[in-house]
Amino acid sequence: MSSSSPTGQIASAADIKQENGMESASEGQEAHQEVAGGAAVGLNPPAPAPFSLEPGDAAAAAARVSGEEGAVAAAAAGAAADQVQLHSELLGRHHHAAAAAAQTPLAFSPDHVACVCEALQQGGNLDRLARFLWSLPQSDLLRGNESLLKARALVAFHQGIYPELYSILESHSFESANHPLLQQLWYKARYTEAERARGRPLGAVDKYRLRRKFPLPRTIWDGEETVYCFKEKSRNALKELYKQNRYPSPAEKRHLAKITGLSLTQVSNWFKNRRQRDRNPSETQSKSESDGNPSTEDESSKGHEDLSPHPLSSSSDGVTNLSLSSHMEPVYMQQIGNAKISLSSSGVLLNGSLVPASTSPVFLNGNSFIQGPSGVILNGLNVGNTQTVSLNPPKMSSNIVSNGISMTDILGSTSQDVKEFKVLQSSAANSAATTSYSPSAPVSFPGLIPSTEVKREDIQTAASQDGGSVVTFTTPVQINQYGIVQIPNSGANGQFLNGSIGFSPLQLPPVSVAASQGNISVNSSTSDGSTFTSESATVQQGKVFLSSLAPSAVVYTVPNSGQTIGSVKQEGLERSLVFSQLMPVNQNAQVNANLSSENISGSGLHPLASSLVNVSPTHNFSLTPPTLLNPTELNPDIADSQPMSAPVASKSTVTSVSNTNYATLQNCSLITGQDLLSVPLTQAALGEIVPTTEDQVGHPSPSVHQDFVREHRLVLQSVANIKENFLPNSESKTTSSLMMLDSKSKYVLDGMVETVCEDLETDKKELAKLQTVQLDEDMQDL
DNA sequence: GCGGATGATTACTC
DNA sequence: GAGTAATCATCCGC
Repeated sequence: MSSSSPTGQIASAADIKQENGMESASEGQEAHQEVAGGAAVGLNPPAPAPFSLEPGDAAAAAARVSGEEGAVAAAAAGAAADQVQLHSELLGRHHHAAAAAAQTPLAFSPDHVACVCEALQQGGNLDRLARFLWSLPQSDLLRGNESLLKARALVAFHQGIYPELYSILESHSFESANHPLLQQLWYKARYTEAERARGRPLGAVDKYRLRRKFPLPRTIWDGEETVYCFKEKSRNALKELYKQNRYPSPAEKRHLAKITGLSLTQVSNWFKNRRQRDRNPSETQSKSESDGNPSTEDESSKGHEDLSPHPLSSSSDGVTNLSLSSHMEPVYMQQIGNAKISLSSSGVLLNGSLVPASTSPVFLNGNSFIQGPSGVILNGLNVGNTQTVSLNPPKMSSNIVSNGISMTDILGSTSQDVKEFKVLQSSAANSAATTSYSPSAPVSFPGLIPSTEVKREDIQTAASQDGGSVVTFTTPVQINQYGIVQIPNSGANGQFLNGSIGFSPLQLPPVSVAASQGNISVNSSTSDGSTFTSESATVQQGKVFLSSLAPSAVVYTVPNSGQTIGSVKQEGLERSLVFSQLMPVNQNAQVNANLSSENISGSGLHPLASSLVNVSPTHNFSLTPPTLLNPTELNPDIADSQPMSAPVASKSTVTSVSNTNYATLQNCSLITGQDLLSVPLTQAALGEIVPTTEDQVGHPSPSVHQDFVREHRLVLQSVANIKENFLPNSESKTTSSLMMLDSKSKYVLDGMVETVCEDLETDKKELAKLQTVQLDEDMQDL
């Protein structure tokens, strides 16, 4: 054996036993193989070599291959007869010319002896082999014959003469082909000796200790070690991926196998065993203490890490209850995997992302938590298992955007390194009024943006509504998991969106859908005309559709409305939320998302769950009357695209919400340079210019505002192909939701990213790595 | 493909 | 030498 380890190459004791068992069966077996010795052949006295047989004897022996026991008895008459029989048998078997052998005197060379030994070994006739060996003359020609030595070793083992066995094995360097057998002999002999000495069978550990105590001699071992345990590097790689995903896809397994040098089976087994260990509480605890990878951490690494800074308790059954301190009844919003999230009205928890009421950031569709006085995070910022991104208020206040200038930057990017990201950050910071990114090169957003390709798809329709105070983009706005839409800090209510923003239907992850079947409805709770009403809330199974009835809001009718929602691809959607098509929220808007207890019954969710998302007035989306953007101003694609079929009849009325078409807030990428929308405030196409947000919500930063007065660039990215984003894509791309942007508002994504990344400076690398892993998963899913 | 059970291997400790 | 835990592999049922 060329690459076997002392332990790895040895067969089990059962193999040895089986081999030994052949000995007992060999007597019967030999009856079928041996040559009958009835015709006693005269064997020449043992001569050094070659041996010779009388032709007639050989011929007779070769011709009389039978299974008669009588032959055995006859052969047992004497060793000489045995030898003759064996020799004749060998002649007849290996020379395939019994007739010729009968005609020609045969001489037994050492090779012939080796053949006899091999034949007897293979036949398991060790007793006969022993006799044969005994009969062999002492000859230098036979000395060093490996087959003969091996046969002698076998006989020694069979007879229990272990010292002789060890001597034989240690005295000659055997060929690799013989190593497995000889190694088995070596260890089996050790085992047998120990068993005899101890008077009891050996256990696996005992045998292991014997193997360690009596290592194989190099004569029967090539010395190549095999490591039972995986290399530390491989283990780390496995652990890293395990933290990301406990159930890697086959592609991921293959990739990991390639990285670690392990086989696919080993990788699969490792994950399987690891999951099994994690499921075992006792083992989990010990393991967690040992390798720093607690089960809770593993649980949180199922792809839906809850990064909420809020109290989080985890029960033994893997159910995580995330509670927010509030006077309101805790509500299980959804179940993500094994995590049941309970939140109070003071926070907004969407799709696993918790938005605390204290700071009121709008955190949508993310698995990361960004806490800050302002900001909207769409689709989450995945910063790892335990990372919490905290937006520093002062930093947020320094955002380039504020003061009533509505602007939206939807970032999307492909995989880029951190350096590029920094450059972009810096660039964005220096160009406050114009948030643009390289049209050709993918926007770099390391750690936040997956490396998956960012598709820029049609911005199909922009419809104006009601005095042109609404900008409607009918294209599905997709922001991927790492996309961020930032609402610049604009005052006390800086977390409010300064303008109307429409999100595609809020879609819960399929995981939660399947787990809870809970519906989330967004109901109006205020009467200021800017609240969400039940009419504007479309409830789908496992989906939350948010819409608004804000006076300044533009609500449009999505074609194909009324169609049922098709199946939702689970993969990749776990952290995705699809927001309602239009969600213009002004400063007084209040969003209440009610979770239908009816639908959550039996889903393991809290039965008392009734309030899901509640944005208190102080946490409202601050939206000024949106400024209409002419679709033609936006993009030729918009103008050419199919117009929205049903503009709102009333600026505060939600006409309908399509059930069929919704966009995932995912994979938003920057629009290339030609896609940048230059939206002067005075541009007629924009329609009525509403008062600045500072007039309405008192956004500060007028200096910044001046920058935006000159020019506003809307960087919009729509991803119409919902299908690729785990949502059913209707026939019409013109459907689905949109981003309704107010020119007075600016959602500076880059600024937010910058701020976030400043806070994450130390975690950037890790973040990028984590995201890269996630990106790989995304790519796999795609 | 997964979970559960179990055996084998290995290392550590007493 | 023995106990124990961690790790890896295998088998089996679903």
